[in-house]
Amino acid sequence: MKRRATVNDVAKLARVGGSTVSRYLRGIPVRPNIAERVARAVDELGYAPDETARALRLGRTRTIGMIVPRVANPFFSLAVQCMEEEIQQRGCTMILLTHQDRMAQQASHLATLLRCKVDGVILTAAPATTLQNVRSVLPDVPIVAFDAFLSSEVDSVFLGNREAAFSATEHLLAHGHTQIACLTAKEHIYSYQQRIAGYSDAMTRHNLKSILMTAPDYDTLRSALKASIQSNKPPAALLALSDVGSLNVLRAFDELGMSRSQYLPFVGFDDPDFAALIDPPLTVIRQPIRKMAHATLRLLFQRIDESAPHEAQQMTLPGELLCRRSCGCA
Amino acid sequence: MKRRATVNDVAKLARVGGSTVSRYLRGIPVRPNIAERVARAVDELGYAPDETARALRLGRTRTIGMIVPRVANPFFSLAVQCMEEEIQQRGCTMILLTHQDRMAQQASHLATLLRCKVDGVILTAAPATTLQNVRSVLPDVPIVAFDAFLSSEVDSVFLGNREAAFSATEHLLAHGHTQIACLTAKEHIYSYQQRIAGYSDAMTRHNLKSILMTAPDYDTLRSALKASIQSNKPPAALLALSDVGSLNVLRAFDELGMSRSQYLPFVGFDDPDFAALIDPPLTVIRQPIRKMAHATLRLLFQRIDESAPHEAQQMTLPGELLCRRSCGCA
DNA sequence: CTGTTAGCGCGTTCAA
DNA sequence: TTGAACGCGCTAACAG
Repeated sequence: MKRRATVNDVAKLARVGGSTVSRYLRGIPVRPNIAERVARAVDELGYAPDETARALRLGRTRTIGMIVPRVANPFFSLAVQCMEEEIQQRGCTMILLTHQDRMAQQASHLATLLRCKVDGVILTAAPATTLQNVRSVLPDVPIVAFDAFLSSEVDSVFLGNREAAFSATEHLLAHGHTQIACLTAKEHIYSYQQRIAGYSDAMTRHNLKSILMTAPDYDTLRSALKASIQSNKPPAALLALSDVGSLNVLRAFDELGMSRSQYLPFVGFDDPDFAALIDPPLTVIRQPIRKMAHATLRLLFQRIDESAPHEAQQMTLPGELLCRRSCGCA
Repeated sequence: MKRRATVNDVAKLARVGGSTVSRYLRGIPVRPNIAERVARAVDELGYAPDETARALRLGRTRTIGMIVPRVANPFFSLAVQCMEEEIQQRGCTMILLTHQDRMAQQASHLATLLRCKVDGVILTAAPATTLQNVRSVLPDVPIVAFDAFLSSEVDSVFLGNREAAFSATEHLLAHGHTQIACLTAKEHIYSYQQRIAGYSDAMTRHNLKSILMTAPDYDTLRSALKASIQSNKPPAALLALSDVGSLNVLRAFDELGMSRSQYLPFVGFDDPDFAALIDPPLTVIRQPIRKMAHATLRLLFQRIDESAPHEAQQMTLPGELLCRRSCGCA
């Protein structure tokens, strides 16, 4: 096992000074014949700069930290995928951390990112996180909030949750249903709160009372839904606020032994692979995840380059109602 | 924006030498009253060691690189999730890179991991990758191959693909079917080749001819499947070699306008969330992903600690046949 | 057990 | 334009 080559090894072989090698590699003009010699030496030794040394010297690491609740979930796995592609494309690498909605873990991750001196952070914060929580650990690192509100003082990218839920509800209303229930576990999550607000907006607009079903976890939610369906005043249609929510609605129908014709009309969120393939095909609000990832990184790199305006930017991208059949459309 | 505190700042405040601070932080015994002073100074300055400096000094980064084809896929997203949890738990951080089955991108990623001086690599190699390809870039970094064969000279963790496909096929055979077709796109992927072998083993054992349907991509595969179903000699049952494969089988049925009762019996691989919820519930080979992740990291850290035997270890974990109804079971 | 010193590999002064 | 010397923050070696 031989040591990796360093700038000085290259310099010696090319019979030049170390700083000349450094300059050559960074594209700063050097005399042509010297450039030639350096190039050959680099090639011969298989030299590649050591990022750890460069990081120490420059104080920048070309590394972006991403903290999300989890990745085993269609929404986040696609988001992570898109982010990774773009980060890569910009010559950086991504450190991925998951907090599982636990603030303690999130705090520990932020500390890790501080020690690793990441150049920027993409954060889907755990519920109840304040800017104070984050800034007390990471005072001066560019941050973009993704999918979860953190503060109006940081750049943020979201789906237009409220409007999306509003239009989904309006769609169900247009089918003539009035007893529309809105279901979610994890009601403390920002995006879901916004979606609940949008649902309520639509119900209120039609002088209808909101029927909100929430629970601490999906198993409990499913039980509540089943009980409600079997009660003497069952809902006529359902709005599920996430892909996992939709799955649990289906599972509830299944566990009640309902046939396809007995299924309640419903609309979900997100557009996982299976949505179009099950029976009935799911009508959903599709999030423009790729665009959201792109926007997030644009904001983040603007901060890193210091080419951003001082005030924080909040970007909201519209969801798209993908009308299939679960809502009742033919 | 004030500078982050360094060891020397702490040392000065605690009126001790820098190395004493370093030792205290690393758990090496120091005199109690000194420890006390250092602890207070650390606390007061909010000191946290700079990993980039430590990395340069030690040559180790406490960073693990993971390269997978993609993460927007139920199998890999869960694998990444499990790996991340364990890596975190061992006090390291994960760099995540995706190669999308492209060797050029994989090579570039390997180079990135070299420059970043990761302590270890988990690699799901792109098809046709040789050990030579990898080692020419990363000569001396511990590597574990996960889910894709690389070489018998590196530690590896796989599903028992061949046995799993064998038992899935046997199950379909036990239902009395003989014209069992095996479907996959991406037949060049190692795991799929193994599964094909297992399928063939079972068919051969019953003196039946294998019916292999492959295609360069899933859209083409789906077309071929539809044509085959509509031909005058349609298959009687299907074995899909991945979750995406199962999805495409369902989609083919759907696109042909087949009713549930016309669905061909079939068995898939992987156990995505929707598998149990669709109609019919999917019978699948479930991979023990969490255990596979655990095994992978155990092997990797054994290499990193140099507590591993010299020769490479190949671990194979058994899949589990989750019998639901799509196979024809009541 | 403690403090001083050197050097990991790089980029960046500052003379020449 | 070039090369020698310095220092980023840390830990290991050494002398006290």
